[in-house]
Amino acid sequence: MPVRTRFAPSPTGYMHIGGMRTALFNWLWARRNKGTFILRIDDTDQQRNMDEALGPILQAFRWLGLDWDEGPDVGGPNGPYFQSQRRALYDAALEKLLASGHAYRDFEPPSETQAQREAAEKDKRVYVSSRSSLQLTAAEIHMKVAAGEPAVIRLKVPRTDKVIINDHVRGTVEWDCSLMPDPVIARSDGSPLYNFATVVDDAAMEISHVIRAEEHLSNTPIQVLLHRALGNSTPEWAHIPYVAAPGSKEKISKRKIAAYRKNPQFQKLFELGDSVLSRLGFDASSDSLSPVMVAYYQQVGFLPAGILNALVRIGWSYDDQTEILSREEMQQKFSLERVIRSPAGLDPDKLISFQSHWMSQLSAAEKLDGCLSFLKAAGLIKTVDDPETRAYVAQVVDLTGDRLRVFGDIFQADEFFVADELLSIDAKNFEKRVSKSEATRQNLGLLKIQLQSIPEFLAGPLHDLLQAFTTERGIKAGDIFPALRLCVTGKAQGADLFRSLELLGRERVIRRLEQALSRAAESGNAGAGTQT
RNA sequence: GGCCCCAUCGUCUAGUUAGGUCUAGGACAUCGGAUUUUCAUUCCGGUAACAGGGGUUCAAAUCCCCUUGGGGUCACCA
Repeated sequence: MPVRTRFAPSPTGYMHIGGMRTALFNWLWARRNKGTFILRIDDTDQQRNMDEALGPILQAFRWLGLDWDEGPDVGGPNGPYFQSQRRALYDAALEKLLASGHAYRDFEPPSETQAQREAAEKDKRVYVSSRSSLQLTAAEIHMKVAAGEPAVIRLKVPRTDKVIINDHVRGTVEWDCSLMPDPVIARSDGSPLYNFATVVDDAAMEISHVIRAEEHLSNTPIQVLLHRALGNSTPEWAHIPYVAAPGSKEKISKRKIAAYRKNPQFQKLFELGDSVLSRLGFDASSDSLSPVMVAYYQQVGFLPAGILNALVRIGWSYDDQTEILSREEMQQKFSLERVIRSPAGLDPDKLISFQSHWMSQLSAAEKLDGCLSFLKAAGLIKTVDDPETRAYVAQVVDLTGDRLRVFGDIFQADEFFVADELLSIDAKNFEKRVSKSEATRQNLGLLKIQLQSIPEFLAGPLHDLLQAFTTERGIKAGDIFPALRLCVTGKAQGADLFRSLELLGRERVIRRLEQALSRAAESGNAGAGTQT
């Protein structure tokens, strides 16, 4: 039997990271088995603006390279792929169920049903539907329908049955139907409910494996019963653990971002994200873009390979060694049998580690392209096409080396792009290593003169000059190197000092040195005056 | 609360289906040390777990039962 899997997102305006993991497993299972992966849009709640709501979801799939064989844009033989356009199918299935007696019109007022439910709860009894409408004669029903009396349609649960499934990840799970209320499958306006539409569509699209998060496990008996009532064969089930918040067993949720910000395990990611996003003009404190959304990672400059690798390892492993997997390797190694049962937290640290690895695999040209677009977006360069700019950025990227974990990290090398007078200075370290020491300021002054006259402003000769300078002045490297770095880059640490100097060039180095020296003189004098 | 699911280092996990080779392996994080002018990288090393209690067995992380803990779900949402 051909493998056909589906992912059925609701158009919510963003792609949830946990949903993406579910989609990935579906995609992987289909690809692994040379099957078909279907995208079906669950838009039974009418959406006002479909482009806005669905766009980011399709965008996330495209970014990660998860292609779908049937669905929006590409179409397919089982369309339409929007549930809002499949009403006729649901209506027909509803008629069939009503005619066969598997479903019934329930005229009981919602308030009455609610009251029964509460009464049962109060008495600690299991609540099951009263089925009062089943007492009605055919004529009475006909009259009520003709009179337009509102009624929902419920599936008549066979109370003596049991539902037993053999789940690919959970094994045998069973439910006792005598404990189940009759589920509503269509609203009083005739529109289908999730459980019902899903079953009709899964059958029509011949879905072979329903791979979804564990939170849907409790929907399964209803869906099995619906399939039976409709005379369908049931698909195979695989309820994978949902993605939990870091360090917890709770489902990761968009509404809990504020709490995640305080979570130490999320620390590094938020720091990284905030610093990159603020450069890009996003309001970092706003929740419009958060680590719960796939788009967040793209904006911060993660690679699809890094995200995919992190996602596939949440709740699944190949063996006791394999951590790094390319998309191709996952495709060939993935199996439902090795999906773990317990919920697993997204580990931001590990995500960053995977990301660093995949970044290190990129060619210089690929890194350059990524960085160029980030620099452009932040306004640090004017164009990405200019050959001179490209050559310069290429050198910065090369110099940055493995400090570049995400493309957004290129902003940490902003000293190579800002005007001298706009250079931001690490005030605390500047004070400590430059302003405070009279001797260092003097040495820096002398060094400036030597730098002005060095014949070749290149890393090698610069290194020799600094080395000679320290012996000549009888000082240690530590007395002058950090100070010099602070003056010309504004930072206490960074890439190779001499290559940095070379890249910046004599002019900028001298100007920044002068600028720093006068700043140090000012604060040095002020500091001396107020010292007690 | 009912129903259902889950339980190995801080985290992600291997080991559980076929009990012994597990004084429990790997990765990330962390802590040391080496390399490096700084940072990062790289390399070496360390700390660190079978939730608890009963069984079954020559032998249990693995099988059974109970307890505890965690979570999901209980709509005319998806």
